[in-house]
Amino acid sequence: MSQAGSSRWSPTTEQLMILEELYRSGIRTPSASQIQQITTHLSFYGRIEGKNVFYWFQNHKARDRQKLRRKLNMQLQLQQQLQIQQHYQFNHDISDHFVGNFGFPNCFTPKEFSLFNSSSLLFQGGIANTLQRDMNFKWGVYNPQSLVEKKDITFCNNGWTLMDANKQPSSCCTRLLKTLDLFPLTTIRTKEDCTTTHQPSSCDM
Amino acid sequence: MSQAGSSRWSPTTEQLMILEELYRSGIRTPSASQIQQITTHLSFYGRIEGKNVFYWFQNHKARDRQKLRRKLNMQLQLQQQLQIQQHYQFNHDISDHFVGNFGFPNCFTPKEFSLFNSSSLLFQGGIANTLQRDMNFKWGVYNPQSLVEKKDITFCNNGWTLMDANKQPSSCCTRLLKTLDLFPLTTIRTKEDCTTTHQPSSCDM
DNA sequence: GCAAATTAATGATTTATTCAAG
DNA sequence: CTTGAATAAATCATTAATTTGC
Repeated sequence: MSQAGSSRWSPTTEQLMILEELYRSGIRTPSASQIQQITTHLSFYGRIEGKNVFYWFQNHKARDRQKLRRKLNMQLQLQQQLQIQQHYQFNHDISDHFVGNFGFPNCFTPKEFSLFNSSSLLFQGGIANTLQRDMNFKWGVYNPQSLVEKKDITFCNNGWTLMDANKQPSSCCTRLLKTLDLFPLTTIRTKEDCTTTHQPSSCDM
Repeated sequence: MSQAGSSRWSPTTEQLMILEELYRSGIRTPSASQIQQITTHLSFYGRIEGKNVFYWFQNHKARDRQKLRRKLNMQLQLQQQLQIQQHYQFNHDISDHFVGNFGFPNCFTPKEFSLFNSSSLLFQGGIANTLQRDMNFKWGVYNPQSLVEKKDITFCNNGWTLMDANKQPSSCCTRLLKTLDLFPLTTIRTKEDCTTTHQPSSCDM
């Protein structure tokens, strides 16, 4: 089932290569017209829709950030653990040479020292997370193109549409759906705050 | 400036009333066709676009949840403080009648007890927040209608479009933009992880 | 009363999280 | 496990309420 009745798009190798190339070249949040162009171009290599392109960039950007974040976290942790080990080693060396704590009443023994630092490690981890979170707000790579054109995208009559000159897009498909009576004449008040809950579903993983 | 050159939509009283009525009647995440109908209907009462309707429901739902959340938190805190006060009163009463701590070495005096519990309150607050956050993941109210129809919305050629029968929407506006060379013939590798930062640019509109 | 200054609401975007196909 | 798809949360940005000093 390469293309047939698959429920979700899966990019061909060519498409993926091009998308990645575009990503590397700096595109992060393509504008509607960019998406249009990319889609048109990529449709040469297989079935593809604009929303696929849209989602691809969104996910790729997010997962890139995520990856970098994890890498930084990992480095930080390793760095801190190394520091602790060095401190520990230092104290251990000292206690090897000098039995006791030099007579100072508040001086830690190596074991206590280690414990003390592992909790401070947690604390520092918290700070690191916060910092990193703030960094996120600056990581976003904005495409000036998209900034300018964002306002031109609008979700009108038939869905999201590019509004170029004609502010009112031609309604090329105005069939009325019978699915729901959106504007009933009578006002049916249900339970004020609707609580239709999400089916839990076997949440494995 | 009721309608003139304002950069963002502000709903008329009529529009707001209708939107709230629809919300009360259970609509939370309207499908593309629902949005289309609502927009058409509301455009009778003033300028409005589909995306306004889309965002309105999104925001309204989110802020409803938020409100409920805060209410629950408030109740929980009050409940806990009441509990603590009761405990405190209990200990106070006891210490009124029985001076000392019954000879038990680890028994708190009323003041200590109060301090102890105020820190445990903080701790419990933390737990409450976590629980509440997890609860959020189940609070989502899903509109079965939208679930079915979501797949029909797609961001294609001219932006988001409803895909009904014609899988390839008629390209009614395929002008090529000169703004960016999306597919350069030469492969310019920048810095692997591109950090094209946001052009400040006088982003007025 | 009535603007300038603050603050609260809320429209619009972006980012994070989750679900689920393959 | 990876990743396309979708939703929820967080955030930004502008407008409306409200306050304040005159």
